[in-house]
Amino acid sequence: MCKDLVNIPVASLKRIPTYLSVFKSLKEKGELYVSSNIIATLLNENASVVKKDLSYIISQVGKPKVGYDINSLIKDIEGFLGYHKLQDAVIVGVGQLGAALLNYNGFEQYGFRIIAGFDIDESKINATSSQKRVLPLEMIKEVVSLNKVKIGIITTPSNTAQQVANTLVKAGVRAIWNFTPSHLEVPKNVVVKNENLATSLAVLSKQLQETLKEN
Amino acid sequence: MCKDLVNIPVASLKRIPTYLSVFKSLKEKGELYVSSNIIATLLNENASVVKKDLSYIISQVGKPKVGYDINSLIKDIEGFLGYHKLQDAVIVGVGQLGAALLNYNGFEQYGFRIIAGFDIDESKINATSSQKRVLPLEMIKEVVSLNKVKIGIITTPSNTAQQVANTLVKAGVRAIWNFTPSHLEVPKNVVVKNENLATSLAVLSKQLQETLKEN
DNA sequence: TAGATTGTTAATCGATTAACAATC
DNA sequence: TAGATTGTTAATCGATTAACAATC
Repeated sequence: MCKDLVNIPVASLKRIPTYLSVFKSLKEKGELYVSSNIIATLLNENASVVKKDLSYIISQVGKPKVGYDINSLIKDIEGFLGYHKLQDAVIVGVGQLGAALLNYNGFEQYGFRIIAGFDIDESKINATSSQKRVLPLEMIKEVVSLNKVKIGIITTPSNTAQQVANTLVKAGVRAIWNFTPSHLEVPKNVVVKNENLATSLAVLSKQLQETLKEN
Repeated sequence: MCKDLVNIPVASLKRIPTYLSVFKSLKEKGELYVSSNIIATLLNENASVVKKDLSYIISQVGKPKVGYDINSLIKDIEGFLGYHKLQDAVIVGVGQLGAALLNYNGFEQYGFRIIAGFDIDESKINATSSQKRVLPLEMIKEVVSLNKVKIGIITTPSNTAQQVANTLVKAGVRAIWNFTPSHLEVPKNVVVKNENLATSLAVLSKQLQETLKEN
């Protein structure tokens, strides 16, 4: 079977960026090779899962008794995740969180660039505080289709999220990064990634309660 | 077996906040009862998983032919997630993201309040732009132990995250919400929730690539 | 009553873990 | 060579889904 046709499971995919950061810090320390066992120990994981995860993306096999070539691993992961070719995105809703994401330039290292923000609030449009353009909602269609933008980020209040999603999809967006707690209804060929802070908090505080009970 | 002793699986726990937002919007529409089937349809899930999830938290059983009492569900979930008793938290690293989280008051509806921020940068300390106090790093120990703070949020640059985590844990924090891409090493009785935007982006852009390929 | 819906059990599915021959 | 580590297969585990008797 052709390797490209085997899809990596989401569970594995989620671990890949973590591996990258470990490999980079090992490289900084001057290491040239790393074994699945060391990776697993550093990340509190199982060596089998590491070996399987890496098998999805490596271009050269690991060496028995030596491990994997760190430089090669880094190159493979960056290529796999597309960190070298910048993808354009837009963000809708330039409130506190939206403005922080809009003006955060760290995304470029993840192959990802926010080219403009949109807001309904006149006072935020072209506000001097932000280095990037903030435009009125009416211009979403134009900017997205003109620049062939495929990724939209939603940081509006929850009750307008669905409407914004509809607008983005109509304009040609195919992936939505949703920071509102709303569930979004989208066509089958559009992907949604929910970044639900309420969910994270629920998990964190439940686990906190449990650990406090134990000790 | 006593219900309280059966731990809810993390997969279920993650869905609970989503149910809550659906129930609230159904309530606003004037609905009194909802069936597992309707919930499942609204959230693109399976009715069995809904019934099982709810069974972990409901105080009164659903009625055959009618469904679950929405008001009761809302009360149960809010109680289960502890949305009524405010937990104090501190945040370390008041950059763009940190400042946005620090001054975001929406967390209080999730039973969660950030009482102070800490930063190494003198210019950010007690900056007028923020409504909440920003203090120097040296005061972490004092503020955390004095207020018995159990939750710490880390929004520093990646390379200081481990050090900050150590400081927080030493001061008495038992749960860490980590917004840096670094893997944190903590004692067994401390829980960590990673909010890794690089991971989310990786998942989103891979799925985008796949959906673009198909169509 | 008939039929819709619950709560729960059994079957299925997929991911994780363990085991081991192949390799250097 | 002996032993460490790979890549992969088999066993285990847990979560999801389907099925169905009990209920109103």
